[in-house]
Amino acid sequence: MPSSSLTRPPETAVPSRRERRKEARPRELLDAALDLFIEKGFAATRAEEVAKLAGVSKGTLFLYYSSKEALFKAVVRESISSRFAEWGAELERFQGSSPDLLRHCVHTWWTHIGATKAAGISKLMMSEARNFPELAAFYQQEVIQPGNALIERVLQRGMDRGEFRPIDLRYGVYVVMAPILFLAMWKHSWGHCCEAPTQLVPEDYLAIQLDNILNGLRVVPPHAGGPTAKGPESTDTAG
Amino acid sequence: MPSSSLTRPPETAVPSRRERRKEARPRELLDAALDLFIEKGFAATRAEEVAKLAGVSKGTLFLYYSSKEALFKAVVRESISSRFAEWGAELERFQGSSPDLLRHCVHTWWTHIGATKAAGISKLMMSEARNFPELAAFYQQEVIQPGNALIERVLQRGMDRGEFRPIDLRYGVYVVMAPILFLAMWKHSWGHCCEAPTQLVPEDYLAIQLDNILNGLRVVPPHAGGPTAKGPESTDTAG
DNA sequence: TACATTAATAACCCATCAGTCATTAATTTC
DNA sequence: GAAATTAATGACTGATGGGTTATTAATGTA
Repeated sequence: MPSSSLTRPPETAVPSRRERRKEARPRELLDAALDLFIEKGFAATRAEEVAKLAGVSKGTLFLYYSSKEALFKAVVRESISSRFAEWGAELERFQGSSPDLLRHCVHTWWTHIGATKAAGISKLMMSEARNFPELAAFYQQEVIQPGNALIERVLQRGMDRGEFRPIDLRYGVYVVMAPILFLAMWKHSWGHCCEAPTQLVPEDYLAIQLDNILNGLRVVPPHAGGPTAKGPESTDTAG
Repeated sequence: MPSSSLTRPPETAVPSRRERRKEARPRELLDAALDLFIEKGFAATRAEEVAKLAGVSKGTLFLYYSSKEALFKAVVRESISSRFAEWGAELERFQGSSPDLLRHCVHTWWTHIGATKAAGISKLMMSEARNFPELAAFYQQEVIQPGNALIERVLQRGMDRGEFRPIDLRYGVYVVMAPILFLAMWKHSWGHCCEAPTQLVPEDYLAIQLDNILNGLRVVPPHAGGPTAKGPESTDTAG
């Protein structure tokens, strides 16, 4: 699937070397930037390479985005931030059980983020947050907070309806997020490296994780003679 | 806070500017390198800075380690690889239940890796594997494969003894690893960034994750009318 | 004290890269 | 079609950083 259809000018006219296409540049630059940021990360992506992939010179890139950081922010806004409003509404409308809702959320995340280039952004931010505090703050506010809020609502709904056992929300969010974000990390690190670094089929991985999460979130059966000795809200791990 | 006790020469003698301390250099350089690799990552760590922190010149660094990659490999070997043999033996000796064993493993990981600088290496490798294929292959072989093998043994033990429900080993490993590695990632990315990026108390996080994992791994009660609809482990669980 | 050995240094080389700016050419206006 | 406007260029700057090497000085030996 060559994405060139979007990033390359139409080949109808003379391929003059200096086309003026003010309208098309931003999108082309964002597409190119997304590809390269995901492949190499923020720091290791060269502005000139982005420009080249978008079919312009480096100077032109800085004509549209004042800096590499500005370019990155634009990429994040377009590929992730914009979706949260829609997801929130969808969550509101959902009628089924909470386990089904959680399944639905994970599935939606997978089809719209996890399986797409956007997942690479999550990995990138985790990787480079510490070296780029301003980008980190931006991402925190633009993505992490809205995302956490969504998951919290799902868990709260499940507890309110007696479908999930009581769990500290602040940490419950991570019961769901950790396996999901780990997949994004994995796909974009080891998934692209060494030969067969333990084959991970994302759909199978998610199915098994979801299964275990939901099994774990079920209301503890009365005869609870199993491994869970102390309540999950207890603050100390091993006394 | 100042780790200088190890990295600085004793202040007894005249602080001559050109001391010959061949024996002490490697350890001092490794300590300095570990600190900086963790703080900034591999690519962003400057050889000269490592040298400076170790109290030598850049030239001296390359006298002991032929390149930045060689330096990194040495750091990994010293801070992680060396532990696996001991852990394997410990696992063999363990007498209690498998849930307790898993708790013990997670606790050990936390005290020896997660809570120490070594956790930063896991984060670093996930972050930069794609940009440094040779380091990735090295780490895969030196850390990931032995680590996975340990977890697999624990899960297999639990299934053999009827304490864990059947689960595909290849993915079961990640049911355990994902939340743990996610913590390492988090601690060394958002944990050091923005103010209060959702406070994560590691011990609480681990306790809750462990609880949910173990609850999820319990043998499914007979009336299984819960959320688990289709069994992803339907293929074969333990060849 | 003279000489050999080698740990350590600091200046150096060369490549890289974000961002700038004077120049060029496509398009519009009259 | 000439003048005005502005999209686009690419050479340039200044800073950085991995790795090298000629030089220096600490130590051992006589």
